[in-house]
Amino acid sequence: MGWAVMVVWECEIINNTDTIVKRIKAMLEYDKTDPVSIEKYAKKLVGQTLDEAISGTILSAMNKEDKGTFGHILETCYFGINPGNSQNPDFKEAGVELKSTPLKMTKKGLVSKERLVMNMIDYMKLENETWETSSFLKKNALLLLVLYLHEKGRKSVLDYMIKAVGLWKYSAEDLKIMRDDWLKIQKMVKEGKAHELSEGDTFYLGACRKGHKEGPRKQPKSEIGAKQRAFSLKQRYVNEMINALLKREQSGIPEKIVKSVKEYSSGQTFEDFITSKFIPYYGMTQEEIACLLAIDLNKETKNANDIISRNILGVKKKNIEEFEKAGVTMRSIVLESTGKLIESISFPTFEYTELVKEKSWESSSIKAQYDKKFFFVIYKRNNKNEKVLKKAIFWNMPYKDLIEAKKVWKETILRIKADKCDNLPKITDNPVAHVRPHAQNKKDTFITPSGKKCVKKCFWLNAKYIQSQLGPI
DNA sequence: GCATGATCATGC
DNA sequence: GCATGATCATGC
Repeated sequence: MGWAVMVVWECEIINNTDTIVKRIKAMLEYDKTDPVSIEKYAKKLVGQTLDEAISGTILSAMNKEDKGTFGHILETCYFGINPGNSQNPDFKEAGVELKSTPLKMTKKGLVSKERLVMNMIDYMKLENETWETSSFLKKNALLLLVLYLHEKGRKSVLDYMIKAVGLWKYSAEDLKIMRDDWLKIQKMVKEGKAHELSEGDTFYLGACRKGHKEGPRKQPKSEIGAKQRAFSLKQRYVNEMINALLKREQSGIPEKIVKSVKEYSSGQTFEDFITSKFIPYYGMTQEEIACLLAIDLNKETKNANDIISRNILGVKKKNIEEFEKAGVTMRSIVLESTGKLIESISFPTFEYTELVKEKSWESSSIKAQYDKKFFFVIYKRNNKNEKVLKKAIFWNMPYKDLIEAKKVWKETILRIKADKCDNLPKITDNPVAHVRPHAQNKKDTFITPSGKKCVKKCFWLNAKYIQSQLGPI
């Protein structure tokens, strides 16, 4: 009943039973002795603001402008812990220290807004510590990072969007550098030079100023008072952590469509199952589907096709496990109101210099692409120009058509070698495939074997050919 | 109407 | 900054 007592402590912040019930519930949702369980629970924060995450807990008693408030609210209201100023990690049994830190948006993407301040340096104690038993490592060996986007317009920390969450364990290589940093700081303190410490002394681990009101602190071997400092992870290092974490977040583990085999009805194959998900929406416009699935599709949304397909499949992530494993490529196809397909289907651009090196069709990059199974989500425009879902089908290229496509590949290589990058197989040259530009603009080029610049191009499957493969719509 | 070239929007 | 999926623009 330890937490019952704690709940009482928090009464100044949390003052209704509803909230207390939520708090207790939160604490039962994870195992606070297990880092993995803590991380799993913490991951639910991603994509939410703190306000949403704690579902409207009353916090009026708190001064939201206080520094460190984000972390405090997170600890008390989301995790239901109250570690205070302990020398132990916040989740003591799991050895996990909770660290939240703001990000800012720059042209290069998300970066750390500031260094990550860790535990205070006690100069007198530091003198006699070793790195392995240091107060720094004791508290900060395993971090749970909660990264949120700091936006100027947002008034309250409750409104910041949480972008990424994850456990952080330093690599052995990092630890070596951090150890050297730590020893350097310790050495200066031992020599009575604590007042000369500066952040420029070290690489990953810094001794940053912390607290301005508090007076100078005592240091060994010197009568001079030293400014109060804390260990910190430098901004550059924090940026590395952020990159790694955001990458983990995005690529992450692919998401499954079928969560359990129980979802299949008897005799149903995977193909049947996927297709059956789309059937209820046949005949509906994208707007109608969006409405049914409660998707916010405004008219400016350009990736509506993709969003709708994903929602029908019930996946949020970019990577769909089954499709990845099976090499399925999901593509949307939009027919004109007349039923005609205008647009050909593009593939990744090739580098002229790489393409000419390809030894055989079998090992070529484009053959691997053509060989995949395709999942076509087919729309037809109605007389109001709205896209109406007609059908969703799996398709793969028949062998005889691959042979045609091979000719295009072969001819393309021959022409590149003959320095004719501007004259590659046209749509009229072959019934199945052709080559055409695919670039940002005409300045977006690759170098040709002869050293010229030529706009980026790729193989395309002819619209007419694809249409012939779709069957009646 | 179609071939061909060009570029856009988005997300990584 | 660029790959990717998608779509637009132009001229014959």
